[in-house]
Amino acid sequence: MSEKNYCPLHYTMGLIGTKWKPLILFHLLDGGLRSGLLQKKISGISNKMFTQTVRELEKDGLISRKVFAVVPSKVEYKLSERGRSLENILRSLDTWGVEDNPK
Amino acid sequence: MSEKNYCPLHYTMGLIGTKWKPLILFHLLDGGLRSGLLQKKISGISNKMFTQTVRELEKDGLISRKVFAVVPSKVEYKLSERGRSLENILRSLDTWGVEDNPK
DNA sequence: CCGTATCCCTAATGATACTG
DNA sequence: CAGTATCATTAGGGATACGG
Repeated sequence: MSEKNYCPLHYTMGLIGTKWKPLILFHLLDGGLRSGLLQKKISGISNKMFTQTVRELEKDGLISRKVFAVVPSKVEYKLSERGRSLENILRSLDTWGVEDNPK
Repeated sequence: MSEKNYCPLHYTMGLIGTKWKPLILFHLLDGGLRSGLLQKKISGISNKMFTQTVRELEKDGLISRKVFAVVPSKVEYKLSERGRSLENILRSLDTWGVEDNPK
């Protein structure tokens, strides 16, 4: 199982290289958001995928999850230190998408 | 079908946000490579996925494909201008993977 | 409000064999 | 050497309904 030519890029993509993860992280760059609001910002994501994705991000220590003991229930997500360290990359990816002009 | 809160990051990830694309692009940063050699550098990729992925990268104008009229056949892939413009991002992703220290 | 649990369907991927 | 074709398997993802 030893991966020849293993490269750190592969490791990074294993953490954030999915359809939804970068978007969620990106929308948290400007500060923490409660669950429902964050989900609404991620257009097109299903409830299932949203929950599943934030769980993985939390497990990998890229975001933190804070539960408030109130009714109705309230949950807030925000970037962890580790997640914050991706800020430059996330903004670069976004900027590239702005500047890129196909055709 | 109008995507609310569409963000350019989404567009970028649509181009390179897969398991193999960033790796292939990354291994072409130091210059063009012939098909077999490139594929060998991408550890774990199946023949099918390799061909499929380089086809998509070519279709999106991120790499170019040059066929040599020789026997045995020879094909070389290299980054296009557009692909080259991702260099900083690709290296950042790689560097992040090096510097990141989980736990 | 937030999240889980099912069911179900399609797309993605690997293995293998074959062609120019 | 480079690539295609086929088959079989799995993983991704949506819809819905339910529970704390």
